[in-house]
Amino acid sequence: MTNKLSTQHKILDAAQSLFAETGFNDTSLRQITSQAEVNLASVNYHFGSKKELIQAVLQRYLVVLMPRLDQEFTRLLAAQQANNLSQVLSVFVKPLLELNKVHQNGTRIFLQLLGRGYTDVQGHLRWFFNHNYGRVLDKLVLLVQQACPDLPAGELFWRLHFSLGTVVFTMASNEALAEIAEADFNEKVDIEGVILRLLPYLSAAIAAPVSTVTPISHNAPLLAGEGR
Amino acid sequence: MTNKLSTQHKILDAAQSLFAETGFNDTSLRQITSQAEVNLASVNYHFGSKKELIQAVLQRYLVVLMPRLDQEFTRLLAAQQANNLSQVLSVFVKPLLELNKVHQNGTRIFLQLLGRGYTDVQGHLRWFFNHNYGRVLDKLVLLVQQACPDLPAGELFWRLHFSLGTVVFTMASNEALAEIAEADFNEKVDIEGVILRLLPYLSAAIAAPVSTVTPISHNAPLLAGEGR
DNA sequence: AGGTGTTTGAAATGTACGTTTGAATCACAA
DNA sequence: TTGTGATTCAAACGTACATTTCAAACACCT
Repeated sequence: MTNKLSTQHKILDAAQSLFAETGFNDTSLRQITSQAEVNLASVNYHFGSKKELIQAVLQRYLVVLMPRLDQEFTRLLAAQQANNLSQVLSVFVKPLLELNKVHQNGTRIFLQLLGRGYTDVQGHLRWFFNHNYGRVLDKLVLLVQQACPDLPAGELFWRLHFSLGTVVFTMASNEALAEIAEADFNEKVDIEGVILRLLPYLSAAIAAPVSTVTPISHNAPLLAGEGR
Repeated sequence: MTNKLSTQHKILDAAQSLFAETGFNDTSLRQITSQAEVNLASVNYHFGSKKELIQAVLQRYLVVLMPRLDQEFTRLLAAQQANNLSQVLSVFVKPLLELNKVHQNGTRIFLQLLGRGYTDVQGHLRWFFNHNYGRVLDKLVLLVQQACPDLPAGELFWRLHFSLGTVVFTMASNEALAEIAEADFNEKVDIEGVILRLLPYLSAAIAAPVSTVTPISHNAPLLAGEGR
C-alpha cells in the first residue's frame, strides 16, 4: 500500500487541472510545481520543457481514447448497412466516459484540454495530434457520410467543423457554464450530462435540411423549408 | 481629405487584430504598439490599462451591434403570434454583417473577440458584458422560448450556449476553414456564406427533440426517437 | 558500508511583461 | 511670438516567466 506518488505523476496531475482551467499559456510552471509540491526544476528534468509536458498531459488520455474510438469506428464501418447519425455519434460516449478511469474527472479534464488545444495558440499540438491520430478521424468522416448520403461533401465539411466548435467551446468554458446552470436552474450537471445533451443537438444539426438560400442578402426570406 | 489616423484609432485597429488572432493574454502591449507604430506608453496614456483597452476594442462593436439587436428583438416580440426559430435567428444576420461598416472584416473580428472573451480567463469582461447588455440577451431567450415552447428552460440554456460555441469557434478558425473549403470543394466562402450556412444548422440543433436518455450509462441505446 | 547513477534543491540567468516617469515635442490660443 | 495643456518619447521600474546550473540528497546494488 504505497501512497507515495512519483514526482512525474504529481506534476501531471497538477498540470492537467491547471491547464484545463486556465489554459496552457496562462498556467506557469511555478503554479504547477507549487500545487504539485515538487521543485520547479523537476518539470524540465522529467519532461524536458513545458511544451513536452503539455503533450505528456494529453498523451495520457489519447493513448486510451484513440484506440478505443478506432475500434468502434472500424466495427461500425464493417456493418452491413449504413448506420444512422445517432448511432455514429453515440460511439463517442463510452470511450469518453472511460477516461474517468484514467483519472478522477478524466473525461471533463480531457475535453477541456482538447478545447484549450484549439483556442490557445499551440501549433505544436495541432501537428502532434494530426500526425498521431489523423487517420482515426478519417473513419469518422466516412461514417457520417454514409449516415447522411444526401448531404453534399462541402456542406458536411462545414457542419463537422461547426460541431467540433460546439464541443470544444462548450468544454473550454465548461466551468463557467456549469456554474451558471446550477445557479439558474438548480441542475447539477456533470460531464456525462453535458455529453448526453450534446448528442441530440449535434444529430439534428448535422442532418439538418440543406438551405436553399439567397446568397446575396436582400430583404427576401433567408431560409426555405424551415417552418417548425 | 485627412489620412492621418489618431493614435487611439491606430492602437484600437492593431489591438483588435492581434487580440482576435492570439487572445488577450497572449498579446503584449509591445506587439500592439509596434504594429500600430506608436509609442509603448501611449496605451496607458490613452486607455489607462490593458484591461480598459480590451474593453474599448469590444465596445466599438457592441455599441453598434447591441442596439440594433435590441431593436430587432423588440420588433419580433411585438408580433401577434410566436415567431419560428428560423425567423428569430435570421435577425442576427444583418446586424452582424453591418459590423463590416465599423471596420474591414469587422464581423469576423468581433465574433473572434467574443470567443476570446469566453475562453481566455477575463473575469472583468464577463462582468462588463452582462452589466451592459444582459437585458438584450434576455429578450433573445424569450423569443427562442416562444419559438420552442416544448423545450425545457434548462435544455434551452445549454443549447443556446452550444450554439454560441458553434458560431464563435467557427469564426475563430474561419480563415483556415475557408482556405480548406476552397481548396477541397472549389467553393469561395466569405463570412456571409458561413453565417448563412450556420442558420439551418443552428435552427435544427436548437429545436432538436429532447432525448429521453438513460442517465446512467448502460448498454441500452442512448437516444430515443432519433432515426434519420 | 561504499560507490554509483538518479533525483531533488536553492539559486541564478536572461528575457519579456505591464506600468510609470519625466523630459521633449507638439498644437494652438492669446 | 510666447505660453500652456495635450501628447509623444526613451528609459527605467518591479515582477514574473521558462530554463539552466551544480551541489546536496537519495536509492539501490555489490
